[in-house]
Amino acid sequence: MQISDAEWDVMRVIWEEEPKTAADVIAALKETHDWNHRTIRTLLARLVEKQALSYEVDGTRYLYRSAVKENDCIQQRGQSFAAKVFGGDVSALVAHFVHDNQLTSEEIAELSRLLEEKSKTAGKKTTKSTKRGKRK
Amino acid sequence: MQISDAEWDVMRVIWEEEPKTAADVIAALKETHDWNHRTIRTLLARLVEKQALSYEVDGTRYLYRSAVKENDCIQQRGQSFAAKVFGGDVSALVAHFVHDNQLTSEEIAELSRLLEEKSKTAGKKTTKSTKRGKRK
DNA sequence: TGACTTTGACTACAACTGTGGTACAAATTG
DNA sequence: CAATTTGTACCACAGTTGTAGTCAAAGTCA
Repeated sequence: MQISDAEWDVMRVIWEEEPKTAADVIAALKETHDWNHRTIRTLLARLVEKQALSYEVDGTRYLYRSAVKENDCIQQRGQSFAAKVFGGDVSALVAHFVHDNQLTSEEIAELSRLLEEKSKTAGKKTTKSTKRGKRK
Repeated sequence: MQISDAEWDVMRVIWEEEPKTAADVIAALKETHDWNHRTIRTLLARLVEKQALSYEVDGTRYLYRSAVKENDCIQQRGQSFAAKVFGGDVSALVAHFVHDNQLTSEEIAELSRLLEEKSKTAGKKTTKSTKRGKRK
């Protein structure tokens, strides 16, 4: 099941530090969002229903914990973004973001290093085209 | 106004070659989607309503053209994806995709070249933190 | 103790989405 | 010409999402 945009923001504060009570989450989101606490409670409930969060009863309230890993979710969202917008062509995706954004020289250096390292395990040119939809 | 996922697939075939009749779009999508032609016509209508497409009457049918540029849309979607998932940290985003995907050595070389070129216009380290939400 | 607060459970509700059906006119074809 | 196909316009309908409100139980404070 999919985590929606608003829900995603809730997940982020939970991933940041677990467990959290609803009040904690509401406090954390106060800074960045202008949401009614009801809204946040609804989102929490939906996330539990979607099994993205679990909770443990603590007296009168709940202690929420993530039930899905942040990395897995980022992986999945990234995957579907890449598929939808770049037809799965990750290289084109990366090129787009590098091209279209300001990066500090430190960041560039870091990314170059990453690429360098990556090249050690890189495959050769794709012989049989297993990738789909490369632009013509 | 936002272009939804299904609508996006329609936009892609239009961007590929314009103008197109509804029948053209339906034919193009036949390959990749198992959509009823009604569905596609609805999507076309919605895109016109959202002003992502325009059309010109051609006898009894419509010739659809994009009314928004592909690059702009990709830019916008990329932007909001980066903001939502990586808190706007493009460098982290790029690192994620490079890290998490298989790339051919050609692609790596190409990206390295891009970074190299980019470094010419790169700023120095961000002194005043104008970027938001870098992970702690 | 009685008023107010907090919390979770349940309800609401409109916009957006995915998916497709109906109605009706124009074009095509046997 | 009648039947069928093709095309657009309009309608439907359930699930998701953003954004809360209501209710009732439990907790808190004067």
